[in-house]
Amino acid sequence: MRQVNGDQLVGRIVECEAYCGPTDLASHARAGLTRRTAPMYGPVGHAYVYLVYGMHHCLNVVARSEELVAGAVLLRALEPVAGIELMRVRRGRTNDPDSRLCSGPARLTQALAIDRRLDGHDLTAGVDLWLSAGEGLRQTESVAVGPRVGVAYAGPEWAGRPWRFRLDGNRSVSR
DNA sequence: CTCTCGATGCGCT
DNA sequence: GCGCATCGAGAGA
Repeated sequence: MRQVNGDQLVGRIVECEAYCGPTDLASHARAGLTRRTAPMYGPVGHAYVYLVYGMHHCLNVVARSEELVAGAVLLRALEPVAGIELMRVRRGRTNDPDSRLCSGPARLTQALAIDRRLDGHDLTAGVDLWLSAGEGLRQTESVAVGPRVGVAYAGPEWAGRPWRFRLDGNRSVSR
């Protein structure tokens, strides 16, 4: 859920990827605890927002298991639920179907007006940007699992990990 | 200080 | 299917 200028933009998470700490060579956390990666080493449930390719923002939720010192989940796609026309305006693509407005990590941040000002933001506080429990899987839905996208540089061992999760067949997942 | 290169998306071919 | 935009983090000197 995103609140900007009194408007509420709502999306349902339909695709994400896990990044598992310093030993995961595909994770920014491999650089150790730095100014940039600090959120991943901080409190769970906070945001880690970074800039890729000099122009796109990506939103992560800080998360980790007991044995991990750092970690995050990259939000890769949302199914637009409310504030859809505002998302379309934010995207500047008036002809895109609803299902394409948030179908990519940088698309969803653009649609929801998310940038690095929200880096470190507490996603559990219910202010500006937050997570809320949905209704889970619907009757006919199932989760498809596969390797993460765009991390070949990490080498086959890490790029091959099946740490990408998406709703099978959902039209709002990334291409 | 300088160099390299990316957790991507778009527009054109 | 391919090239490119655009900038800062991190690494090396």
